[in-house]
Amino acid sequence: MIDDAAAGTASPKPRQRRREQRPGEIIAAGFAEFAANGFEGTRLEDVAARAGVVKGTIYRYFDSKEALFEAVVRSRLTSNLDAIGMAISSYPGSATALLEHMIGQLYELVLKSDAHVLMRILIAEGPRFPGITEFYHREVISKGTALIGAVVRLGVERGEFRDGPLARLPMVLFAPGLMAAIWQLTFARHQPIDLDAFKAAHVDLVLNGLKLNESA
Amino acid sequence: MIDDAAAGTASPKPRQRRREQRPGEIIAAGFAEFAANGFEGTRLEDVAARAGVVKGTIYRYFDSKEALFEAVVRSRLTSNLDAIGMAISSYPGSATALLEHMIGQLYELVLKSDAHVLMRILIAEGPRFPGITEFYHREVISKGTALIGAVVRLGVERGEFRDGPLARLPMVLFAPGLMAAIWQLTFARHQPIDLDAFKAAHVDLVLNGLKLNESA
DNA sequence: GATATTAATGACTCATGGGTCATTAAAAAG
DNA sequence: CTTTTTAATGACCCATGAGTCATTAATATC
Repeated sequence: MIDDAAAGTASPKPRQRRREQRPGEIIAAGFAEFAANGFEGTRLEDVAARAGVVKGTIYRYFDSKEALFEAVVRSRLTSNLDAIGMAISSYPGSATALLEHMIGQLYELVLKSDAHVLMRILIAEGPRFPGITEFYHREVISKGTALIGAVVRLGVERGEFRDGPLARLPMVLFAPGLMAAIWQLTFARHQPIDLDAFKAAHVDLVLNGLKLNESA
Repeated sequence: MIDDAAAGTASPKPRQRRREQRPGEIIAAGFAEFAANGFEGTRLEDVAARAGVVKGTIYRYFDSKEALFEAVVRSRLTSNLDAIGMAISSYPGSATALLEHMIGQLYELVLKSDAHVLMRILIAEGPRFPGITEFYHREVISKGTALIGAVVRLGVERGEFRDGPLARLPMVLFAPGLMAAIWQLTFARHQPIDLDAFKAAHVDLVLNGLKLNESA
């Protein structure tokens, strides 16, 4: 009793540790299965097997297949765009360099992490789970679009970028990144892409497409 | 009996007409259901109801759910890219005008027709039906990429376009079109896009991104 | 008009997989 | 060491939906 608190924090008992880790393990297993087979195509028994437990155990932590699925998706939707927005406002370099940096970040997030697998879930299960699409749009898409839009406006003000239709639809500037993600999900097996070369072409297109022609 | 042939061609008997039309009706119903619910999420009974028949009837024309699914996808994969390739080789205008025309065509195919719905099927069911992905890549993607690549090279030769990484990865030039398709499948409910404005931004980006700077 | 053919039906089987629950065993409390 | 608690199990239930088939009725044939 004397060292209750110390024991609780310093070295959690195996039972407690299990209790805390299980949900995460099940969610990780669910992510893999749902991403590969879709919601309907995924058997809870496979999720359990992958997590090293038995089907019934899942129901100690999640009410239903739907609840698990939503937990899986939410676990990956933690948006860190607000923090990025802060970093941008204090960026020292040119708008051109900033935009290139943002595109680089996009490829880091597409390359590493299985974030692009989430795209498949979003596209495939959107009709059945409209709430997920709405959440992703609100937290990631609209914030991301606003961010790029701000950078483009900055570049226009500084005389680096042309004004034009792209300033109104700045998400178009990230389209090649989306294409790379979709490609990885579909045709990579038949025709692998070099992500660095793809990024280079992306940057080349966007920076030259926005660049203000000095001759004008 | 005398006008057997005439009756056969001019006005087919209701029974024959049914026999000929049923598969198409079932495929159309299947396309709608599969596109909305995915392969696993689709109930054959719903497909039958939509087609105005009963589940058992489907099995007169298709061996299994898989067979119906593949028939559905194949029916939309009729590639007409070879014909387009022919038309391009005799195009009279500039490479710039040709590329703009091709992008316009892309939006016509994305806008009208439910071709973009096929994208959802392809992305969602690709892992379960790798043959479909492979077929689509071979018949549409690689031919389409070759086509754009040819136009870009033409533009470079004529001094209209810059040479650069985009000449090696010409599919990047169609990325905004892909984004428009995905957007329609996901976020259009929450934030509809004006496809004409989107196309304008697309053309603006691509033509300026490729344009050779006269000052150089 | 009688007979043969076959498209279509709908009631059926059966495997699958989501969800439940009494039981077990391992840890915590005393 | 004994008792209580609870994470985990696995056998079970049951709704669902793919696939079957004997029967029906509309058409074609004679």
